[in-house]
Amino acid sequence: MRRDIFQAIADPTRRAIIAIIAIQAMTPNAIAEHFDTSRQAISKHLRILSECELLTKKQEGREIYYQLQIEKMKEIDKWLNQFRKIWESRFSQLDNLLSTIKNNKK
Amino acid sequence: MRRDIFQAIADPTRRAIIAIIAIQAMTPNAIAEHFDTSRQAISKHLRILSECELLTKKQEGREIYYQLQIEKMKEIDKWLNQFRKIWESRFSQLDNLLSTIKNNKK
DNA sequence: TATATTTGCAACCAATCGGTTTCAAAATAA
DNA sequence: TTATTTTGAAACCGATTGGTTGCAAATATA
Repeated sequence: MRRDIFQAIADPTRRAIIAIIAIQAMTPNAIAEHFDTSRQAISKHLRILSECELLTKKQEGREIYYQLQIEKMKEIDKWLNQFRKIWESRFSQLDNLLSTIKNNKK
Repeated sequence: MRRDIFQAIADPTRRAIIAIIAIQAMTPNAIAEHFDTSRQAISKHLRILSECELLTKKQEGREIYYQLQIEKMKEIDKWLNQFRKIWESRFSQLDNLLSTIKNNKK
């Protein structure tokens, strides 16, 4: 069961959950109220998000508060870094085009 | 067929293709040489990446060069911005924990 | 012309995904 | 104690995914 952060954020519902939890820790029931789907479906999403360590649980009585591990989000940022270098150095699509033609001619 | 950039980068092979193309535009055959899967499978990935405008084609004779639209990658960066604000303001997990408890008490 | 190369598309397949309903466990309230 | 609330897990389902093989179109080469 390969489960990484990129697969986790692929689903729009999960991205919405992340955005909601980012502001404040919440219980599954409270989260589910924001969506049209069932509580169980949200619970499944929470499980997936937890599995790749984007969320942590905090039990309080019979309620469980899910909290976003914002640090984990930096992994995406880290992956983007390799491209950030490029989009900062390429100032126009024309530059990009010309360099490609040059490379092809080799 | 909902196809967005987040779904596009969910697959590890597609992320690898993006990284390869980022350096230099390439033909499907040249790209496929980097992987164990068939050329057709890579072709399918290229189609998906093209559909969400991450790649553009440039025909040269019977060869087709695929080029990364690095601008499109900024969309991920843009989405990350909402969380960047948070991880820059939260200096420790302790701060995070305390604010959550405070909110729950309300 | 005939042949080889490069590519995309269609059909098919097993595995996974996101959803549902049902049920059980644990904590709280009456 | 006996409900009620909150939650997760299991079983199931249709749709989608990522892969395969086979084929056809277009370009380049002999």
